[in-house]
Amino acid sequence: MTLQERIRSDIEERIRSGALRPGDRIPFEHELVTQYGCARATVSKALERLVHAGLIERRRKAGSFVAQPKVHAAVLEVPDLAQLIEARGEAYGWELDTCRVVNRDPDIEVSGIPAPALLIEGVHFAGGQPFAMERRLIALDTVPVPRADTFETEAPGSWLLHHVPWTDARHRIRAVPAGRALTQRLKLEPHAACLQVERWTWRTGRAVTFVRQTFPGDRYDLVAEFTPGG
Amino acid sequence: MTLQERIRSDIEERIRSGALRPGDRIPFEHELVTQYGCARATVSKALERLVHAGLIERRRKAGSFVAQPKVHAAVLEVPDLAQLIEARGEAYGWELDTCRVVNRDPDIEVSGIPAPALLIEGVHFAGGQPFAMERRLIALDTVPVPRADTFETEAPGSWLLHHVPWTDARHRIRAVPAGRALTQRLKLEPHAACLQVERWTWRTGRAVTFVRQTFPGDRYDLVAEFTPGG
DNA sequence: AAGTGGTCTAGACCACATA
DNA sequence: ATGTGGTCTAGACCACTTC
Repeated sequence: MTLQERIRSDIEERIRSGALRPGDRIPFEHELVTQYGCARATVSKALERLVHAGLIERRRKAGSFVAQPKVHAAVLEVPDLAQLIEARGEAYGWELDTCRVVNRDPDIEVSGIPAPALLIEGVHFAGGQPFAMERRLIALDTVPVPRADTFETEAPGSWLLHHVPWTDARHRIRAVPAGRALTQRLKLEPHAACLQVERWTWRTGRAVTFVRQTFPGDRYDLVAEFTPGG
Repeated sequence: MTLQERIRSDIEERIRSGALRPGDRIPFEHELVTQYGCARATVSKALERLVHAGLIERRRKAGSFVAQPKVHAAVLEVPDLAQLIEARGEAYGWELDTCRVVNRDPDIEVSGIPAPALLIEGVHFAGGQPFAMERRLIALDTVPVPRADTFETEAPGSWLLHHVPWTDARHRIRAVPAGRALTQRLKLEPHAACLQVERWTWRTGRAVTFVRQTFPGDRYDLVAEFTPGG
């Protein structure tokens, strides 16, 4: 264990145990320098990591303080569907319904994807059962045009991941009742509760793709773990 | 703008523009030292920030490389309900239904909260309309017992936030149909699609609280923004 | 074997917030 | 006005990994 790591873990332990509470001041850098008999840069690096972990805040002239935990942020896992399903030990499948260029589409208006766009619709399968319905728009001015039969066998999400690096993404998650198409395609009761994940993806300010995935409420849930400093 | 900030933004710009693609090697530290005419620590700090941002990876002897973007992680905002609602310009309200000590409860089994626990049920209001239903267990062996009337006026979430710092949390998000209690209390159609957020919170390995919040699907959705490199 | 990034030292100057 | 953290220098040694 390095020295800066020891300093960091010493302080982290005092915070996690409750000996230091939110708002408390931790020792000044020069005090830690004396205490550990090291250079100031070493102390500073240890404290920097605690800042990065969200455990402390530092203020010039005032010192460093234990941060208030922020309950409202969590790391949400939105795994690649194929990976997720195969990790469960089930067979993953993809079935293409629609793949055509569109100039007008209800989602073009709301998604910010410019026309003309490639519209793709299909269903993800887990263990032979329909698992999620997907509707996607791909910006044709930004993405290199795939071969006509690309999405017959490969889900567009994985293809894009390997061909178009993204730089920004935005997610929206909500509950919706199953509409008619969903009811038929996923074999649900009418108006069954579904989890809908919408994702916008950009690359250097240019919209790349918009996707809406809808999961039956009883077949999928999102789990997020969070540790302030984990 | 500091020097390390300039180095960082120069490289970040080359990555975001696509000039440097995932897997590409970025200049060695000593090359950047020559290029910018600065100390190695300055270059190192700039690269460290890019690592922290998830934009690059560094390997001894090999160099530093542009990281593969990871689509599967996003920062999920789960704002404090009172703050969220007031930020919308609506009046926030809390109405307590139940507040009692329980030794047996269906959620005690699944939540990991040890008996005896404080069971709290109530409804959050936005602009006079019911906005979310909440069911919560609080571990009485870990949390200082609140006054009997504490939760008459203050939602337990905000009270806990200010009285019991947490160290770990886990979220689960799914879509559920509205049950009978929900239908009545939130004035919904039967079986309306609802977004259900469950949150477990621990402090130093000890369970603090478990809460299940249920939102009508048409009144709330979660939005998550993510940039690989913040 | 050689060269990389990781860690560390012992200084320095400065901007800034607070007292 | 003072003292803090923020930035920076010009070195050094080391562990690791790939060549």
